[in-house]
Amino acid sequence: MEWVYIENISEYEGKEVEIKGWLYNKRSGGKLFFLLVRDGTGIIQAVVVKGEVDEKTFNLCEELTQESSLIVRGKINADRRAPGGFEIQVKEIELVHLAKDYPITPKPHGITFLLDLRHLWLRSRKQQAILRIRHEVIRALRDYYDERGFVLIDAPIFTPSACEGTTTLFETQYFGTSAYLTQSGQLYEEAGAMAFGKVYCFGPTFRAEKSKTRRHLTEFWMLEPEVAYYDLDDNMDLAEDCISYVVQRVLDRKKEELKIIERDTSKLEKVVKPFPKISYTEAVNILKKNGIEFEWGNDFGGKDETIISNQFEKPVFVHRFPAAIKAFYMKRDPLDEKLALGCDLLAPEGYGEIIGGGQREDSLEILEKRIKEHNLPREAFEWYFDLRKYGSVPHSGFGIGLERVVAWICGLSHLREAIPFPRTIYRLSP
RNA sequence: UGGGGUGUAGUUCAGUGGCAGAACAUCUGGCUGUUAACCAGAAUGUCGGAGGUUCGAAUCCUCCUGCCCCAGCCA
Repeated sequence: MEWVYIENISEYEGKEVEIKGWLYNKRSGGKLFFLLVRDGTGIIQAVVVKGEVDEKTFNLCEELTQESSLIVRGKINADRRAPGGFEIQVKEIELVHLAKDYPITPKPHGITFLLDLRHLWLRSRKQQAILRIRHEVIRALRDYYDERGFVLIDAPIFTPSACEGTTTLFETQYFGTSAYLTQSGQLYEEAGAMAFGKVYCFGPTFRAEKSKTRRHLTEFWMLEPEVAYYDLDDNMDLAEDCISYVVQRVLDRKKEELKIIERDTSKLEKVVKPFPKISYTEAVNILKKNGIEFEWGNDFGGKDETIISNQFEKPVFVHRFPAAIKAFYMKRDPLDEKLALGCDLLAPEGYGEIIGGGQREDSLEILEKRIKEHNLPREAFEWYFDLRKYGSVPHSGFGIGLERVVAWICGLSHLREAIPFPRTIYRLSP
């Protein structure tokens, strides 16, 4: 008998097949059982009728517990009453392993309980839908850059010092000296862009900040493209093209999953380029118009970002920030020395910053000055200066926070469900 | 690091000074089309911990502790 996956079950109507999976839920009793069987690709209802199966199989149905692993053999029928439209008329069931007291019942649970059992929570329908969408976001991102001639140049995870010199790093021992877990691959991507023209990296990123909000993880994934000869406008064009591509691809390929998590997709359908682009100063005026007391020169808080993004149906770029609140490597606006050529992309619906980036400083003299101003150890940046010594060109790039994009597309209230095993300040397990 | 909230059965919660409760899960029995099935019955407790007030504390007080939410930092 052929072993098939539930996601392909419609191709097997009227045929006898074998499904290998786990018991998701069970209903009824007496002379009839409805078993909801999942195999990782979907859930199907298995119907067991006394007399149509041997006694051993029927008695087994009495014993079966939630998440027991089993192999079901029978005929696939279309039936309106079955969830999913198809069911399997059981001939025989083989028990693989009997689960005892599975802790996650098909009833509401608290977030602490579920996160402690994250290794089992992954089996639930909603978490599967979210993580499948995450997978599609990753595939879409990779396809996007791969199809446009970008070369994958992954940055190291162990770094000798801070990339940006601002945030708190995780320190670890490295053969008698200190090493730090990367907080950004950007400086390395700049080296890559000078070698390959268009590059990106995609890997885990670590921030030891003691953030305790729904928008932060200590370990998260970031994709960072970097392109030689790109200015700030080229950079924003690339970012908006990329984000609309990713969102439209998820809408196209993950309809079922979006339905399971009950996402209002009408809001995502509007996410097509071009996106609105406003300057920091214009953003400050929006805040003031909305009655917020905000001083030019400060950075936006979470609430400020929500007010700004709520003015638009699409993600919105905010560009040309005060240089004082941005990293040392950002190029200044030639029209106004106070401004840095940075750009953030704020997602709609209050999801905040999903992209941060900008044009990089390409002059050796200015960069040396900035390092000094920021009190950064010059030795650590010698190799970085080389990029400005040997054929320096204008260049730009940005970082996309994967979990923030996934949380936004899925409409999640917290980043921790957007990654298989979340790491936050108070959570290192499972 | 600040501000707020919370901790009671396996789980989700109710219980504001007088016998420790409900629902779901579990177990027993019933049901031939269930949709988080339903019906009847049973079992289930270090009320986060320590100390105090009281005839009597889950409940009031003090300290400790776990977790959740918000802010800051940022993707």
